[in-house]
Order: sequence, then structure tokens, then C-alpha cells
Amino acid sequence: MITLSEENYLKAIFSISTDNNKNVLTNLIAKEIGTSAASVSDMLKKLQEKNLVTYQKYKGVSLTEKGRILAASVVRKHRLWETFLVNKLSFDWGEVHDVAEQLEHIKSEKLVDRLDAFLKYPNFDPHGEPIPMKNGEIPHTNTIPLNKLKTGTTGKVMGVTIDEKYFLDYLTKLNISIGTEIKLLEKINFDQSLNIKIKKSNQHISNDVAKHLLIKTIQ
Amino acid sequence: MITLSEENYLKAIFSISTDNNKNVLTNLIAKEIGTSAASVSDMLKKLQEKNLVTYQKYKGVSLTEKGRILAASVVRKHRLWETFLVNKLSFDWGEVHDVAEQLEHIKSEKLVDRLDAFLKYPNFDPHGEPIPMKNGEIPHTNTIPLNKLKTGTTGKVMGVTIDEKYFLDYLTKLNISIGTEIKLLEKINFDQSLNIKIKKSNQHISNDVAKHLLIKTIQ
DNA sequence: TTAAATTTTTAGACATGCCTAAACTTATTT
DNA sequence: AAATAAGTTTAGGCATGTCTAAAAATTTAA
Repeated sequence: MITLSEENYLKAIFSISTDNNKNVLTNLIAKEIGTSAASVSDMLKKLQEKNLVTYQKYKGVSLTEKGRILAASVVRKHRLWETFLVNKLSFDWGEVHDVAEQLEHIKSEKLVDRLDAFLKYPNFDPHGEPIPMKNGEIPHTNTIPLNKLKTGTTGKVMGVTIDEKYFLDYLTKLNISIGTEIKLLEKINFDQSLNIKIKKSNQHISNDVAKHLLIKTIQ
Repeated sequence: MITLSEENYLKAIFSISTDNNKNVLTNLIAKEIGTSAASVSDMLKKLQEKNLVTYQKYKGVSLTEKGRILAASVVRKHRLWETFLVNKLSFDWGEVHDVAEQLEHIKSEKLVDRLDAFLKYPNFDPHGEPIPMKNGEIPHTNTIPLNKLKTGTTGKVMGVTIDEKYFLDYLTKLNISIGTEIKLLEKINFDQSLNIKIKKSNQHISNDVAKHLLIKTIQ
């Protein structure tokens, strides 16, 4: 049996290793989960015992196949529940994360299958993030982060890569949601911040924000 | 903050005191939850600390107003989720209990309100049991248990008072579901078992089964 | 390449919720 | 009203998942 905490550790390792392909280091996990490095060390040993991760002292950790599938299934549940909350219960995209964080730990394969069907087998959640498939595969898009877009070109927002209230509220304030068209006017060399045009209005955003907006170029 | 275990204890005390109006005794709680009497003693002290129950050593326990409202809200969530699973995700009534047992602990008032609205504010769950209202009040019916029906009269099944797979599967086998009409033909004095007529077929059931079928008499 | 800084692990504690066994209280018999 | 039975609580332990402080390993810099 896998515990709630173990699932959270697997999910953290999974999402860190999506960005960064190397072994995941203890401190990063601690920061992601909001716990101490000592607790992470303890848990990594337990996960190693259960054959969910490959772990070497001081060298970081990576998921085994078994661990990867389990982590993907937790992420799958999280994103399906987010989709349910937004599409069926009319939640805003900024307020679903905490509830989905609880719902993702409900154990019932049948429930997940039925929910998936009820939602018409979505491939992306309300933030545009891919919903892992039952077999653990991840649907892929041909999007790039906004900060990699060529100056002067226009693209459409297909998703975001942070699911956090403050970030999403800021986007709402900027008038950005899934489907919004954005033109990249200028990159400031000094701090990599961007001048962009959204619905005829000029705005200025930091590189840190831009890198979490997934863009599909138009034409 | 209230923990998952505490919620389960409150729920157990709540449902035992619905039948039986006296103080709830330790052993009954232990049996209901499936734990030892020692663990129950420990927990009752904690719940007393938190002002959720009134407890006297050796004398049993009862819910405070605060505890009663909390317990009702857990039951409310349980029954709303069961309704969701059956009405929206096409689960059978016999297989929803375990999943609802998990879902009832999700903490989000907004989720419960939205779910309630999504289900069109139901007053009874798929087993016919009343769904406590937001303020803790319980919708009431004018039903009686089948074993109290007058011999020779006919009634309609409005609900059941056990939410357990084996019981519900047995009912399904007997061709009984919510809305089924049953005529009480005869009570056997020896063991209080009943001869009944269901959809033109004669059947024999124990008193133990009959007392968990809620009946509304016709005419 | 040695010293300093950073990261990670170990050691020792603590709270929660559970257990068994023993002690104690209350209820029932005789 | 004792003796016995039944029910309940206390005592002492255990596993999980967390913590802080100290020790150890690794990385970075002088």
C-alpha cells in the first residue's frame, strides 16, 4: 500500500524531473514539498525499499518504471479533477489547485475511469497542461514558452506550467487566459523581460512569468 | 484542525445515536469503526479536549452541538458523493460506499456547495437515506421499516438503512430497489421472518433484512 | 589542493493513531 | 452481598512522518 505522503514525494520527483532530466536532488524536493531536507532523506530510503525510486546517498534520486507510472497516475487524477471542477462545477482556474491536491489521492481505479469518460476523455486540463494517459504516456503539444518566441511574431496561449493562485490571478489581471493571442514586441536585454501586446493593449512582463506561458505560433 | 480519524469517530457516534438516544458506549464505537476499545478511549479524550463530545469515564459519550454539526457535515458529504457516483458516473448502489468513505473527508465548503447544486439539491441519497442540510438538519420522511408494516398491506420501498455491499447485492437478487412495491403477506411468529410478494413473486426474508427497508404505505 | 561553503545525512525527539495486556469499574448472578 | 462477568481505561509499545541540531560528504573558490 502506498501512503498519501509517498504519493506526494513521487509527484514532486516526477514534476521536477520533467523540467530537469538529471537526478533530482534532496533540497529541490524539500523545497517543492515544503518540508526539511532531513525528512526527504528519510522518505527516499523508504521509497527505495519499495522499489519506487533509485537513490544514492548525496547523488539524488530518480523514479523507477514502477514509480514513474504511479506518479503519472497521481498527476492524471489531479488534472482530471481540476477539469471536473472547472468544466462541471464552474470553479475558476485559480482556485482548483488545493482541492485537486486532496482529490488526487482518492483510491479507486473505477472512479478515475468513469470521471475520465464523464469529462469526454480530455487531453489537457484547464491550465493547458497535459493529462497523462492511463498507461502513463503524456500527450504532447507543439508549444514553446513565451520567452522563446521570436520577437515580432504572434502566438496563442495554449497553457501554463504553474498551477498557483497568485500566478493565475496575475494572468487574469493581465487579461490572459487559454486562447489569448499575444504578440512579442521586444525583449529587454538587461533582465530578459518582455514587452507584449494583448488585445491591442501593450504590457510589460518579467521573463519569469513569460517562461510559464505555453505558446503556439500562428502561421 | 480536525483529522480524518476524528471525523470518522464523530460520524460513528452520530450514526449510533440516531438509532439509540442514550450515551454512546465505547465498545459500540469500537465495533462500528473496527478498532479496539482502548483506541476509542484515547480518542474520546481528545475529542473532549476539542469540545466535540461530552464524555464521562465508563458512562459513554454524546456529541456537543459543535460535534453534531461537524458529524452531520461529514454524513452530508458522504451522501452527496454517493449521489454523484450513482447519478452522474453510473455506479451501482452497492459499490459506492467505499469510495464515498474517502471522498467525505475532502475539505472544501465551496466544493460541497457546488456539488449540491450540480446534483440539483437532492434530499435523499441513492439508498433513500436523508442527506443532512447545510445547517445540520435532517430531511425527514414518513416511512416505517418493513417489519412494522401491517400484515396484508402494500408499500413502496423508499430507502434502506444499511449501506453495505452484501446487503445491497442481496436486495438486487431479491429484485428490490428504490420504488419497488412490496406486499406483506405473513409474519412468522417463531423468528419474526416475513413472507412477502414482490412483483407477483412470493419471497421469504428474515426480520433482520426487513427492518432495514424503509416503506411508505400506499393508500 | 586545501579551506570554506553548501548540501545531505544521521541522531534523537515528538505527535498521531493504533495495538495488547493488565488493572479497574460497573452490571449481573447466585 | 459476594462472586463472577462484562465493559472500559490505563500503561507501555510501535509505525509513520515530521522536526532541529550536529556530523559527514560534496562542491566551489582561493
